[in-house]
Amino acid sequence: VTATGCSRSAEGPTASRPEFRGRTTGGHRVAVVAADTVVSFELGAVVHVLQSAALLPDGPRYDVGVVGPPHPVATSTMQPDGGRGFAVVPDRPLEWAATADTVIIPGHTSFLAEVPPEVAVLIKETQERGARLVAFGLGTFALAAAGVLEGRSATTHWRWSAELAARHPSLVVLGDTLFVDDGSVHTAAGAAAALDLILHLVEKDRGAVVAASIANQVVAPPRRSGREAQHLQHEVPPDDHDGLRNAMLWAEEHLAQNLQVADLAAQAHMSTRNFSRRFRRRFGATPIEWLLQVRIRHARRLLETTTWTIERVADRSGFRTPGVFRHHFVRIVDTTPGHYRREHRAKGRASSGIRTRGDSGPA
DNA sequence: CCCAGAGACCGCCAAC
DNA sequence: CAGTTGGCGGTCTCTG
Repeated sequence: VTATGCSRSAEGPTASRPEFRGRTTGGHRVAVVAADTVVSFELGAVVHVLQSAALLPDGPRYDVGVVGPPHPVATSTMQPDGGRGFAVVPDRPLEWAATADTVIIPGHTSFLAEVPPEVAVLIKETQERGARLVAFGLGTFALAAAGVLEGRSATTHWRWSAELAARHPSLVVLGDTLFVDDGSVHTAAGAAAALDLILHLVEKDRGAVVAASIANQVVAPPRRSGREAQHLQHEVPPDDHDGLRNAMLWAEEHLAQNLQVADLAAQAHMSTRNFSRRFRRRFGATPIEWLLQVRIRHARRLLETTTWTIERVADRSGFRTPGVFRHHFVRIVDTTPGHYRREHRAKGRASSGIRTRGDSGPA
């Protein structure tokens, strides 16, 4: 067991930092709950983003505390037997959350089985005193279990949305959205969508300009709205009761062909217009955007696992010329096909960090 | 990197 | 009446 404590700056008189002139009104208090099995990515992302805000000139001051027991708690990176991964040490007691302006419940893998009673109590009390409640991924299960989502809309990771809806029939589960802002209760799909929700909350607090600056500060992608679908997580939706799934499966089997949107629409027994519209509404992407992603993913596999020429990989992935292939590959993967292949080959060899520029076509 | 033609996208609107 | 569908056409994006 390697329990690496995440120490942090003492919380005492931190107010006297002359570099940034935050507003003199007391910082907005944010309590982030960390118990055993906390999803480290979500915990780290929210703390990092909110603390980054203070680095901006006139950036909002968030007083962020990780609340929990005074000893290391296992993160989701650790195996049940404690073999690998790392732990974190909460820096404030759970009671500190009782006075926080915002209480955040990151996902905990154990929440599927049970929610610790003290966490459920905290959630309930937070709602009763009117403070802001936020949950990521499996954290939504804790909110639901605490009974604060009755009749509300919420989201969770797509893998668990059906389970959530089954357990809580009165809850409107928006399974395909990145995050949901339902007044004082906010839920996100988890993982990267947690970042989107945090930026959304900062935008509500301090405006779009500040939120954009923070996104820039943490090198986050351009902001996504909550309505955007989680689609890129999975290539084809598990089930959808309409023709979209059939069309997508069909397209994946015929990637090498010259597919047009009208062909996909025909597979779905819809007009092109309606297919595009439904596709966009459900997945937040256009059919061609999705198809390009699938084609590039396929091409990457071929580059990794075959010695085919670039031209052949392009052809088998549905790109009619190597030039078009290269264009989209660079746009999406941010490197050239040839370079990508060499990087991948270089794995395990000594030449790790050296990059050569200026490759082209079939080597 | 540029260009022109083809194809895709999407707001609009009438029909259901 | 509210929601869905599909054609039209202006504009954007992709292709070669």
